[in-house]
Amino acid sequence: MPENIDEVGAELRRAAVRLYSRFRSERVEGEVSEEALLVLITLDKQGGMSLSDLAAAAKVTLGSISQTVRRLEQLAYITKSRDTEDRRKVVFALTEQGQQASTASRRHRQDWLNARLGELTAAERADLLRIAPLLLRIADS
Amino acid sequence: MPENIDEVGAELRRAAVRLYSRFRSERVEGEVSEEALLVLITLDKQGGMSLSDLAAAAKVTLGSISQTVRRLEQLAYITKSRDTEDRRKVVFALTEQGQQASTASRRHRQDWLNARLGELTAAERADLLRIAPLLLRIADS
DNA sequence: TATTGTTATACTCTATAACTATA
DNA sequence: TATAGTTATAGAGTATAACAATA
Repeated sequence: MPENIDEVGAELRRAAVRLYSRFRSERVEGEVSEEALLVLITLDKQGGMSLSDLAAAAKVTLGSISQTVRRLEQLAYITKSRDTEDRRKVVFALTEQGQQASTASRRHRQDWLNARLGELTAAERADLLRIAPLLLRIADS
Repeated sequence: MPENIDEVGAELRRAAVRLYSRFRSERVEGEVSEEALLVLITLDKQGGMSLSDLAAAAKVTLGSISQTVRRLEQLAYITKSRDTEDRRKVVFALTEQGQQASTASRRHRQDWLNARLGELTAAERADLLRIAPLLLRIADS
């Protein structure tokens, strides 16, 4: 039975808020935000996505993602072109600079997090890896 | 050994960002933000805190928390008074309205999350409860 | 008409820096 | 001088709503 379900929820909420806040604060001058980085990573894995594709992947509105990509475009981290078949659509691609920025940001942030994770036991790390998909499932439900 | 430590980190980061985003989006008209709610909950558990206390509890700067409490004060959810011993300090307390708003917000958000958690197995919930402190430890390290 | 994007507006979070008041 | 707090400024994320372009 959902014995302590309220407790689980409260702990989870607190953990997510704090963790997000902490991740964000690890960002240094010149690095893009968490959300923008996820866009770069998404485009790295699968180029040629439209604005709608990116909005769906990030689970935000079109208006929201539109501003995020505008900033990334101003930084010359991504390029925007028109879809030749359906000219209402735009197609985004990662630039060489965007690629580099993405890699550098990821490395820097992983360095910090890896140090934290390294302080855990192997069992705890295994727990985390097992739980992460669960968290994503909840977030995307 | 940190075999898949990068993977753990990447998954964790993605989960935290998504989860935070999802929690935030569950907020409805008239409810305070996640961050403001944490302030209300903090004051509920331990009244009479100063601005510095609240900033430390939330792990944000004084300037940042100052604006959060200003909004909460405008909503009449908290009251601010001067410390009688050290008049540089302020003391915050939850009002009856703040108490109610906090309870209502928590209940509403828990309803949503509980529904999600209810879909998990008891073992998965136990995992989450065990892992949450780990996440907080990482966030606060 | 329906779909794809863009832009304007508004609100929140956050940090830093300059400033006030009190110790 | 040092400490507690406030406020101004700036940048980012988000949503909604009004708008433009294309299908």
